[in-house]
Amino acid sequence: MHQPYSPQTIEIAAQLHWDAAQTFRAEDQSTKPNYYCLSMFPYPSGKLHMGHVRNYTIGDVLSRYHRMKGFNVLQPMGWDAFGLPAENAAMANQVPPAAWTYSNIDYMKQQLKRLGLGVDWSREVTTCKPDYYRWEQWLFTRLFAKGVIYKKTSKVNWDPIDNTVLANEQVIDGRGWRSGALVEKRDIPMYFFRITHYADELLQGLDHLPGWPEQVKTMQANWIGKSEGVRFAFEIPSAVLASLPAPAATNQSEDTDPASSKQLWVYTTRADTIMGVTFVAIAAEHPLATRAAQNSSQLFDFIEECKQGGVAEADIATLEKKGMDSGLRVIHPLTGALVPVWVGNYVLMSYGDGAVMAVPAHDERDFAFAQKYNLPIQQSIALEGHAFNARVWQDWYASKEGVCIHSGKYNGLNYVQAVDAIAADLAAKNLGEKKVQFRLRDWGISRQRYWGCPIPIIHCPHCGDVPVPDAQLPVLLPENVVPDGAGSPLAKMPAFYECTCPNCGGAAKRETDTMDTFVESSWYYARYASPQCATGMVDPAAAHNWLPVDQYIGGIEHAILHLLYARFFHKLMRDEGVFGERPIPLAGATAKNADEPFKNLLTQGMVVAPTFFREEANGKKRWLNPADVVVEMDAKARPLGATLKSDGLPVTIGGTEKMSKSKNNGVDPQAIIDQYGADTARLFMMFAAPPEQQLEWSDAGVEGAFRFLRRVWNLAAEFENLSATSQAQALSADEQALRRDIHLALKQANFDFSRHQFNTVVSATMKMLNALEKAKASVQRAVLAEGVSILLRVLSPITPHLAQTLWQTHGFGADILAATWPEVDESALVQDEIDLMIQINGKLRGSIRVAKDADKTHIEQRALAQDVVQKQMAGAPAKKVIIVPGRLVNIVL
RNA sequence: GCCGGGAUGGCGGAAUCGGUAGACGCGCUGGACUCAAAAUCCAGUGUUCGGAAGGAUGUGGGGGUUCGAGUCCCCCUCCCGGCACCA
Repeated sequence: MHQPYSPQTIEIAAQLHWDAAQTFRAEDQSTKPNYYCLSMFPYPSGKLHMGHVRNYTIGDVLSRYHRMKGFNVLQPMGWDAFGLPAENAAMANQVPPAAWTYSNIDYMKQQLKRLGLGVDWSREVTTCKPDYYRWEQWLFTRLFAKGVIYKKTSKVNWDPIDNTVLANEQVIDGRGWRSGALVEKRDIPMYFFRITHYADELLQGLDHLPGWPEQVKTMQANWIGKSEGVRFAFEIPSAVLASLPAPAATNQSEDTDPASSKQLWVYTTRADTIMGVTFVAIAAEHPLATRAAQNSSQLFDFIEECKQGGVAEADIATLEKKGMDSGLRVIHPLTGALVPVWVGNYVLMSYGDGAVMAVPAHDERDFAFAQKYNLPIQQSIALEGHAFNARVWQDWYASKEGVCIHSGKYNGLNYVQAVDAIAADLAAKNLGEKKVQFRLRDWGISRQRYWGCPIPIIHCPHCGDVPVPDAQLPVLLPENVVPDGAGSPLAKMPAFYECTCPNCGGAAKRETDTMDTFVESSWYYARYASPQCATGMVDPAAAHNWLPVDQYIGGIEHAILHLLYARFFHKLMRDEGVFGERPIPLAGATAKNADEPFKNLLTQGMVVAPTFFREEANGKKRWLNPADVVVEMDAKARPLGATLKSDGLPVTIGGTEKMSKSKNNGVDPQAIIDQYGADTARLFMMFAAPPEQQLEWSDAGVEGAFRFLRRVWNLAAEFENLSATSQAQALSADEQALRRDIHLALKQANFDFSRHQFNTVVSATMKMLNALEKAKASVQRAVLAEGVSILLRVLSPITPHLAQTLWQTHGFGADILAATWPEVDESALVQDEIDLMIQINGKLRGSIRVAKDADKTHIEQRALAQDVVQKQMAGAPAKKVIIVPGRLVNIVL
């Protein structure tokens, strides 16, 4: 009588075994090649969610697979521990964010361990601890000294009731989430990373990342948004200037201050359409708009209206396009005509000069705007075979294929010629030049929040902004604070902000803003190389040992921001000498791009689940958890309806959406582990969908995964000590067939591991089990033992506990992680005869069995002789016969 | 609005280079075992016409290229991710 499959028992035992042997400790010195496998670290929100389980299972599968392939694997784990949710929880429960965060970390760490992750916990990193963030502050002071960090004003969401800055997430339908107040835009001073200075390198570096998904590289390239165009000026007539009030002083430190200018600068990628300009549109925050508004209460009101609402670009871009004539007129640089200046709510101050030339005839947005406000539409590009109609927009209007028309001396020039000629003429007048422009903006990192890394700056009335000297680092964040939702607590704590100037020794005030939490997550991958390093962000030798990360795994939602910031930080650290003198080579890339943190990237899809709800009396939806609902099916398993378990009454079936608190469709991974064990949870995650696709939760699928593991267990339990079987004797046909099935499935599994398509790896192991079960009664033990040992090894990265236990009990070895990865025996795959499909005009009509090396003449004869073929041909000869070796014969009639 | 991605049976998904569509699993149907149920095992299962043999049809929709299209090209619809202060 054998033991039944009991995941809780064997999983705990296997975990204790690996713990005791310190199996997952990564060696800094090793004769094996290194493999650094990194999953995006979690925010300690309270407990693991399915997205974590999926992410970390993928990482663990890759780690264990590489370990068995002979690599010295580093798989670390840590905590992205600063952030907004801790402050919200603090306010709700009156617990300091630090205490809440640390207790969450304790709990989630236990959960991660219970999943059986092969993590080197000796390298755990927690970003809210001073030994981590002190190095972030250290880098800040260096970058500040170099001018890579600078200060300027920037727009934020302002809640006028709570008197506080809101995150975009906290603005709901234009209102503050707690106060319900209409949100406004407000300018506040902030520190910025000059990421735009690295724009070109960040763009070009993408070409040296063959291990990144194309879609991520495309998104980053578009985000950086390099464009080649012309920046030029409309002069403001002196009479107009004289009518305006003097420009207000600003503290803009970037570029030339447009306010002081007598010119209105714009940027365009379509200089060839310059003769079609019928107005200029400027942002509501443009200094010229501000000045004009002082003469016009109407304009003032319009600008005030534009200040309403938040700063999120998605909201601004979907607003109804509105504008107002500023009354100002500027001079067209080439025609000398007076052009009206409009203020438009769709013009972004943060891009280019905050002003655009408007060519309604050749820009769709300008066209709509011109129609709405009855502004002239002047064609300046013609495309052969197309007629222009100023009433209806057509896509060709924006084409670059045409030539200039109604454009004076530029008539007949194509796009390139016209841009060149126009840029030259503007340059000759000193009113413009060709310019490369980026969409990317500098990264503002100041946050008016408590639970973040303090910005290491001291404000001295005499010396200005002084970086905190090394000896005074870290600037410690006090941990026993409960925020109240109205501004930053640090700004109300004299004990924190009162200080002396490191320069002159006079009384000074410490900066009370903290850093964007993206800053911590931009360099943690490097810290894992030497997590306790007390002399810098990372020990240069450790950095060279482990960096770049061989495989990075995380959600697709991080495709742009986090991944771009981390790439940027890698270059900042390099330029600061953090990695030492030598560059870190990125294997397979050119020397120039020895500068990327992540060699390979896998972006995992989301975990989604069905939603259920009931409409309440007040019209609101009450979302019900899938675990509390039963879905009824008809005989063909089509859903008929759903009822709530507790009362048996019907509920409405909603869509399938990302697991979230708001839709109450989250499934707690802990419940799955408790009921079925970690192996089942891991197996289901890997089997239900390929890693990059969305994964749909299914209780029945989990059940199926468990059943499969129990079948593996039961099969193995029918035999004892399979490893002790003697050499195989001459093989029967059944045994050859079994070996072929096993090695065919192994070949598929090996290929699918290499391309990270784990769902079909699982499918291959299922085929192995099916083949073994079918053959077990009729084959020699040696052949069976070979099959079982292959099955266990292929399964072991995915369901490590089960594989380890059976590996041990059958005497294959003490630890399956030390086993060699199985190799395909090509000789087992060979077949003497193959089936060829017969097609007529591309339609399947039958098949023939031929020798594997049959020649084409023979195959053609055999195919044409088939009854089906003869019937279809009806005596007429075939027009053509196409033979695809090993696959099919297509007869064209 | 802009950028990126996706759509294949009742469901999750497979099809590696343009060459047998639906592997593998779930569900469902029938059977075996059982006093019965659960569990397990066996068989079947895209749709449709047909007693069967066999035929037609079928990868979101419309067009195209090709001997041959889930796969390539053009147009469209719907769904999802991101949009700089959620992480």
